[in-house]
Amino acid sequence: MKPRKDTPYLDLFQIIGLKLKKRADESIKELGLNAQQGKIIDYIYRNQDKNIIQKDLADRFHVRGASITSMLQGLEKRGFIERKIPANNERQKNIYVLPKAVELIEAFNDSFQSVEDEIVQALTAEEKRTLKEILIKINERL
Amino acid sequence: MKPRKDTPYLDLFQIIGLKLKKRADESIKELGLNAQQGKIIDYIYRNQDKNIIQKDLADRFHVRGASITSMLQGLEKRGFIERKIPANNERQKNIYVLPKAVELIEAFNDSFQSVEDEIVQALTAEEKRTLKEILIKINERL
DNA sequence: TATTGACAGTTAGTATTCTAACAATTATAC
DNA sequence: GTATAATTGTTAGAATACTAACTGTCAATA
Repeated sequence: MKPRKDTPYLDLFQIIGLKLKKRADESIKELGLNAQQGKIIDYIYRNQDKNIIQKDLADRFHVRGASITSMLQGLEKRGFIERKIPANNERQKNIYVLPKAVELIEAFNDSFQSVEDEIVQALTAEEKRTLKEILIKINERL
Repeated sequence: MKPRKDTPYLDLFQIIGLKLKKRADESIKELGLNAQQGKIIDYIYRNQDKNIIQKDLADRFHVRGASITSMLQGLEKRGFIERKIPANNERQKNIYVLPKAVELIEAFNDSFQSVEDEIVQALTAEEKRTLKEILIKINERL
C-alpha cells in the first residue's frame, strides 16, 4: 500500500499567502493602489539614497524584470514615481518616489501594520519569536 | 519621532508563498499543468464520492467562483475532468476526474512532496511540530 | 581595439485571477 | 401559492505576472 502523500506545509503557506494578499489589497484599496504597489513604493522610498535600479526591485520582490517594467510604467504614468537614467550607466534606471506617493506612504504602512497584527495577534511572545526564526530559516534555504 | 513600521511576518509569508508557487509550478511543468491545476485535480479525485461542486473548490482554494469556472472549463476541454449536473439540483455541477488525469496524480503528488520536503528539511522535529501548530492557528484566525 | 558575452530594460503575446453584471434554479417568507 | 431572496455558475472585461525575443549599453578577453 502506497503512503498517502500530504503536503500540509505547502498547502498552509499557499492559503495563508493568498489570504494575506487579499487582506493587504483590501486594506489600501481606497488609496487606489494594490498591496504590491504599496510595498514597492515604500521600498523605493526607504532606499532612494542607494540609487536602486529596477533589477533590485525584481530581486527583492521575486518577480521578473518584465513585471517590474510594467508596474513602474503604470506608477510613473500616474505620477507616483519617476525614473532617471544615471550618468554613469545608460542601461540602468534609478527610481525615485514623487510627493504624490510620499503622502500615501504613512497611510498604507498603517494598513500593512494592521494586517501584520492580525497574523500574530493570537500568538504568544514565545511563539512569535519561534515563528520568525523558522520563517527566516525556511526563506533562506528556499 | 514616529515608530518605524515593519511587517516581517507579512513580508516573509508573501515571499515564501511566491517561492513555493514557483517551485511547485516548475516541479510539474513537464506534465503540462501548473501547481494549482494539479492540486485541484488531486482534491477532486480524493473527494469524488462526496459529490463536490464548483463552490466547494472555490472555498477550499480561496479563489472566486469565476476563476473556478474558467479553470475547470480549461481542464474539461483538455479531457482531464468532466462536469455533470446532478438530478436533484440543476444549479450545481458535480466534478469528476477522468482517466487521463488519474494517470498523472501519483506523479505530481510525488513532485509536491519534494517541494514539501524542501520546506521542512532544515527543521528539527520539534520545529516542524511547532510550525504546523502555529500555521494552523494563524490560518484559522485569518 | 574589436569581438564576444553579460546585463538592464522593453515589448508582444499568453495565462490566470479578479470584479461586476447576469441567468437560472432553489429556498424562504408572507 | 406566490413573491422575494439566496445560491450556483457563467460571461465580459480589466489587471497582473509570466515567457521569449529583442534593443541598447557596458565589460571581458584575446
